[in-house]
Order: sequence, then structure tokens, then C-alpha cells
Amino acid sequence: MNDIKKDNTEDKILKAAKTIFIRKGMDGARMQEIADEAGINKALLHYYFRSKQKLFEAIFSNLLNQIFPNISSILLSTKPIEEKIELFVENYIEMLLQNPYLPAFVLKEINRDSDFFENTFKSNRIDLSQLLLMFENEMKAGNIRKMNPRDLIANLLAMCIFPFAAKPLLKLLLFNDDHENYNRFLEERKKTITEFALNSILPK
Amino acid sequence: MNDIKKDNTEDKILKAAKTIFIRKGMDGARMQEIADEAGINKALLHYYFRSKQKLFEAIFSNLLNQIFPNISSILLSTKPIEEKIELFVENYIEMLLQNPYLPAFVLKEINRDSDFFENTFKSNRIDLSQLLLMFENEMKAGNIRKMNPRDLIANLLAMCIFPFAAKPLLKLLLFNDDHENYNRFLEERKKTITEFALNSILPK
DNA sequence: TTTAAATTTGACCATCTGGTTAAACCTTTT
DNA sequence: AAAAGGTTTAACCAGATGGTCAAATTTAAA
Repeated sequence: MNDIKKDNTEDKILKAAKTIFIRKGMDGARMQEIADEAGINKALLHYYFRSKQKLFEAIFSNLLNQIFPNISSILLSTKPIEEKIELFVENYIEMLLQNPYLPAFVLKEINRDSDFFENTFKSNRIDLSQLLLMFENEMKAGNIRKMNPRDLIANLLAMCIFPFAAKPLLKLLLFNDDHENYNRFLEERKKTITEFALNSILPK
Repeated sequence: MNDIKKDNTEDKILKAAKTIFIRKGMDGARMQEIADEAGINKALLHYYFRSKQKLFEAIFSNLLNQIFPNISSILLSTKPIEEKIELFVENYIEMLLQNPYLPAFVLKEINRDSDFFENTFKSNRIDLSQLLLMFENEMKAGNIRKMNPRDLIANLLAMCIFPFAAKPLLKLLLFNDDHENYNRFLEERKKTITEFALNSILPK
């Protein structure tokens, strides 16, 4: 009975702030713009959240917590490695298709204020050591060729995320600015990234 | 005798602006900061370049022109495909090691004002069609397996650029924030990216 | 040397923006 | 119904910032 009060101003603010912050970033977003998006007075933002910084922290921290756990769970399942990677890539690309602004936003913000990012990140206790271990075990078992597992993680993330973060550039370079074509390309990458990676890491 | 006049204020401004813009981005950079970096009065910036926008355009346009041509030239040489890819990756990573702020800066700016980016980009006439053709020919000749050459280009760029653009994140995730270790990782990727890609695309 | 033109500067302006405050309004309690 | 507490608003403020301008200074031309 606390969730569905009436219009719940706080939630309206959070939703509006998320929209605006992701689209414009911390620097580019205006408090007035967020207020307009939420359909409220600007002073109300400061009533519920003390400052722009605090409001941003709420959004950003929540976002980090939301993204990472879902991802590693797939890779830590007991399925065969081919399937784990296939499912991971499919899920990740699908999530990015639903949140196309996310990559550029996150990259922008982690580079803007590294200290702030490190703090919010560390306090959210995200940990990839299990993931590294899993890949090492797959290598020992001879299921995939030996390599630095960090390279494998970096490559998978890179191939998934980069085409979204660099969309304006790649769309122009590879598809002459054809929006439809580029989105189809992104959709197809669920398959092509998996192929590319498995071709590289599966023993011959 | 036009290049080495005296201190050449215009060059000092361009150099300072490049430094500040790449580090802070268009939004984050202050004209005063650029003036300080150049060791001149703020009004002089407006004397040489009419506005912040114009100054930024000069920097950004020049940067785009500088980056792309060097890159495709290697891939368009007549060397065998393994060597072309190896040299490309080595050169690209080396360039990024020399300009570590570049990836985050470019990604930020192409997503900030897409229209402006498209215009400056189109007027610089950068064209990848030869590159696509080259890869298609290598496939037809059976030197590499058949795939969409756009995926190959996207994957190569992604694997090279992403670890620089996402440095604060990956450094924390993969190396517990150890700067030295992460830089070694980046350096080693000259080899590991090449391996990863060739393993995937060379016929078995 | 004098004059004209180009360059450089300090002071200033208009605007934008995050944030504050006192008053108005609504909801709940007594 | 009246008091109290929580919510919302309009008006306002201080600082930052891109940009302008007239005057001063330096350089080049006559």
C-alpha cells in the first residue's frame, strides 16, 4: 500500500530522469527538462532529491545494478559452452535493442567522472571472478582453446556493445545512413557474433 | 615562412583546443580553460574563431580526416590477408595507445549531435566501399571463410576500440583497477586480437 | 617617423542553470 | 472543523559561461 499511492511523484521523477539522463547525459541534461518530462515543477526535483548529482546517482547506480547480474547468470549456467555463448549474445543484443541509448550513455559517464563511477561501482559489488574461473575451466577441459579469458570477455562485450555505441558512425560507414538496414544488421549480429566467436575459440 | 612566424597564436589555440576538447568534450570544455591552456586572453579565441562551435568544428573535422585514411591504407595493400589484419591491428592499437582519450571522445561527440556529425563526416568523404570489396575478394578466393564483410569490419574495430572507450569499466572488472596491468593488457591485444580474428576467419 | 592595420586585452553583458524560499495547497489527524 | 504535516508552486538568486566591445599595444606599410 506504499507502492500504488496516487500518481507517486517520486516514481514519475525517476522515470523522467532516467529518460532524459540516458538521452542527454549528466552534463547535457537540464533539471527543467526533467521536470517538464515528469510534468511537475522544477523545485519538486530538489524536494525529493537534494541535487542534480544525487538524482543522477540514483539513476546511474540503479542502472548498473540492473544490467550486470542478468548477464553473468547465463554464462554461469551448466549448459555446454557453445550454448552459453549463444544465449549470452542473444540476450545481450536483445537487451541493447530494447535500450539502444544505453551503451553511449554508460561509456560517456564512466569517462566523465572516473572517481564517482568507481565509487558507485564498487559499492554495487559486481564481480567477474566466477566468470573468469568458468572460462578457465572450459579451457582446462579442452572445450575451448587456451587464451586469456579476459580477452574473451572483452571481445564478446566489445562486439556486442560497440555497434550500438558507435551507431551514428557505423551506420554511415557501412550502410550509407540507412536506418532500417542498420537495425537489421544489429538484429542479425545475434547470430554472427556467436559464429565469429565460436569459430575462433572452439577446437578444430 | 608562414608556418614559423613567431609563436603563431592560431596554432597555439588549435593545439590547446584539441587537448581540452578531447579531454572534456564539447559540452564539458570551457572557453576560459582553452584560453588558459593556450596562454592567451579568452577574447582572442573569438577573434580567430567566431564561436565555440566553429572552434570545435575545426578540431573535430581535422581529427576525422586524420584518423581514417591511415587505417584503410594498410588493409588495401597487396599483402596476404593474415599480414594485412596483423598490421592493421598493430597499427590501430598503437595509435590508440598514443591517443587514449580519442575513442571515448569520438563516441561521445558522434552521439551528441548526430546532424552535425553527419555533415562534417560526409563533407570529408570517407569511403569504405573499397574495403568491403577487398574482403569480398578474399572470400571469393577462399582465403577467408564467407561472412558479411561488414561484420568483420565491425568486429575488428570493436575489439580494438572498445577496451579504450570502456577503460574505466574494464580496468575495474578485469584487473581490479590496476593501471599497469590494464595497459599491459592493451599492449598485448595487438597479438590477441589478431589471433582471435584469424582463428575465426581463416579456413580450417 | 608617421600612419594604418592587425593583434591583444580587460571590462562588461545577456543568458542559462542549479538551487532556494516563502507562500499556497492538499491530505490526514485530532 | 481546526490544527498539523506533507506536497507543490511561482518567484527569485548567485554563479558560471559564451560572447562583445572599445581601448591599448604591437606590427607592418608609407
